Amino acid sequence: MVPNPRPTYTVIAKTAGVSEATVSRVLNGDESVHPDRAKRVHEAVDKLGYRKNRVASALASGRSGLIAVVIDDDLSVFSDPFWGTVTSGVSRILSESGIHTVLMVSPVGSADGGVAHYLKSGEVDGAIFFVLHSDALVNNLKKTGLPMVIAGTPHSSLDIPFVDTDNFGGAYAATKHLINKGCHKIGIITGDIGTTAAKQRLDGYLQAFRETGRVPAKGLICEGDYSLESGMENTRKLLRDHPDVDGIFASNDLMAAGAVTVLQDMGKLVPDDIKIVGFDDALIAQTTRPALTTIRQDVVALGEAAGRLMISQLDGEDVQPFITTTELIIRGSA
Amino acid sequence: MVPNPRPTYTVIAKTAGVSEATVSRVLNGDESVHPDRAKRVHEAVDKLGYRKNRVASALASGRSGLIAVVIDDDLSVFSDPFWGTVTSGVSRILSESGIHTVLMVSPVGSADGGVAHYLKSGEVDGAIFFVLHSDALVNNLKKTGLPMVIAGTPHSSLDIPFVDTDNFGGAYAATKHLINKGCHKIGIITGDIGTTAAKQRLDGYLQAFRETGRVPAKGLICEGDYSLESGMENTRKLLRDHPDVDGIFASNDLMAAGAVTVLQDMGKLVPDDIKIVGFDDALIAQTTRPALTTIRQDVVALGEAAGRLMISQLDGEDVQPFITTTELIIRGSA
DNA sequence: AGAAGCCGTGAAAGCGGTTTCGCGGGTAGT
DNA sequence: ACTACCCGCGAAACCGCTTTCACGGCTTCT
Repeated sequence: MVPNPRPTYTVIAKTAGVSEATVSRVLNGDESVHPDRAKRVHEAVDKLGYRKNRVASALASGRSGLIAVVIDDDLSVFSDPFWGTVTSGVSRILSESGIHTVLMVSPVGSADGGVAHYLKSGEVDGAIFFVLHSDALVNNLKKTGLPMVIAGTPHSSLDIPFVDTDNFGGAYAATKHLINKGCHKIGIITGDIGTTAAKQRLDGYLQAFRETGRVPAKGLICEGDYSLESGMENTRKLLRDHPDVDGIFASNDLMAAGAVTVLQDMGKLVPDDIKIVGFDDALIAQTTRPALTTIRQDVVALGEAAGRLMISQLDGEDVQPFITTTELIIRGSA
Repeated sequence: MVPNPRPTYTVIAKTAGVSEATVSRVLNGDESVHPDRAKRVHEAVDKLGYRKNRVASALASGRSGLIAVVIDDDLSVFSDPFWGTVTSGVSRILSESGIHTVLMVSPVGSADGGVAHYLKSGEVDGAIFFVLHSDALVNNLKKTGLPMVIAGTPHSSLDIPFVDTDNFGGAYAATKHLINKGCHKIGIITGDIGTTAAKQRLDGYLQAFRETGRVPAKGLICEGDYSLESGMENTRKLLRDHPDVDGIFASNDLMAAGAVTVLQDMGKLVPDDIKIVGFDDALIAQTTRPALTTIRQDVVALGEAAGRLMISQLDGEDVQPFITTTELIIRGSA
């Protein structure tokens, strides 16, 4: 059926008049081949439209040209545009180096299990983790020497490169903004406190708070879980416990949106009665009325950084954690 | 370093006392092996913790166990939670069959180019396409016999299996709902008319409209592009041209949300003055005030269907296009 | 009873690259 | 001039699994 099956080294070698070994050297950038011969090989490659069989190459060399993006969770996480964006950033950077992205969406509870086996199987050259709920797997994998990058700050201080948003700084800026706007009693609705990001945002809030010389009253810190419902619920709770709250920092925009709707249903004016700052600068920040003042994070940069860190590791370079900066976006809510 | 390098067929064969060929047969489910021997092989596999090297397997068999998910666009599309959800649905179904998902986010303009080459290279066993802007690539690829699935109705009537939402039916139901609610002058804000989904939704609207015996006045049909801004802009235009509009069907929730905010900014009451219906039942449908009446599509099912269609093809079965049903979700906006 | 099929199995030839090893020739050291 | 190296290059082994081929032993048909 296929008129012209893909050529192999045998053919290239023959038409270039060299050995297959030389073809391999040329195609892998071995400098030691005489320029003339290299040229002949390149000509043959062009002429025959040769493309290397990556599978064969992977088998022989042990390098697959594939890196895994592991999302430690279920469907819901990936439906979050945040991770979609990060992933495409990763994918784009990697593909520039001829590396493809294998997607694995699965709870990665234990250090064993399917994903772990796969990663250990040598079928991928590295792994990038999103939304790690536990460090068990990466800790275990570290021993295998598999290059890894973690998106988000790890729980324990692993010696594994990671990329993250400046959660602390962003939360600090958000809280500071509320203070500057004259808020005196500022509540926070945290994210899922099992995540390091949520903790860091809480810390940023606390830091800004402390600098005012006060300590956050009990009950001003509400533990949410990043969902719309938790934003609404915690806002109600906050106002019940502290009717005089005049500012709320929500750890993401979704909860901030929840806060806005609840407050409006209660007859409170945003931002006149209560000011609200969110985090993410998600799309929803623009559709609430008033639109949300929020902390923008550079999601694409985050993904690209993760990709670059991986590439660097594959190249055997030393890598440093990478923290992207945040930006305060002022809209109507504060 | 590694104390126990992964065992190979050689080892399994030896400890099971059979030939490597038999090991291969057992591990690939060849029925013709005597049960006793098969049992011995399985025992050896368990005992040694053997896991097949997929790369070697791929090279020898020509089947890589990888399928590509190709998103014909740039970052922005993937930040849409819609595609993230579809992708994870695909990924989950495929992984149940031991197949992994390779993600490719890239404009697939021509029938040539990097993606095309990769797909032709035999490195993947199949390809699933999202957001196809043109049928050129798939048409070209069809000749190679590569199993393909298209998410979304293709532009031309290709003989390639696809999965899609019942866009027509959903739009029809949405428009019908507006009519039933007593709307007389109903506008539509379409999606990017370069996509078949947008066209089908427009058709559904037109059909419902026609059944009333009227024809949509010129200017009631506004061409949007699924973005928040286009929703806002077209709403303004709609009201400028037809101040007496009393219903709007927006082809997605984002534009519907834009419509709601614009109308409110203009001092119009939703749903009292103007009723609005969206499409998708995205998260944003719940966060607008009033919440959006919309057409829910089963996005996860769509992804899973795409995955299943692919599996079926790999198994050599005949496959039929798959259309998921929609559901009218009534909330406050209409 | 002999020819013809079948069946389960192992030996071995790939799949298409990569990499080690060693050879011949040229350069350098003494 | 002779030994010691270095360099570019080809032969061949090898990566780990799949698949063809053929063989010995049985059953079945004539």
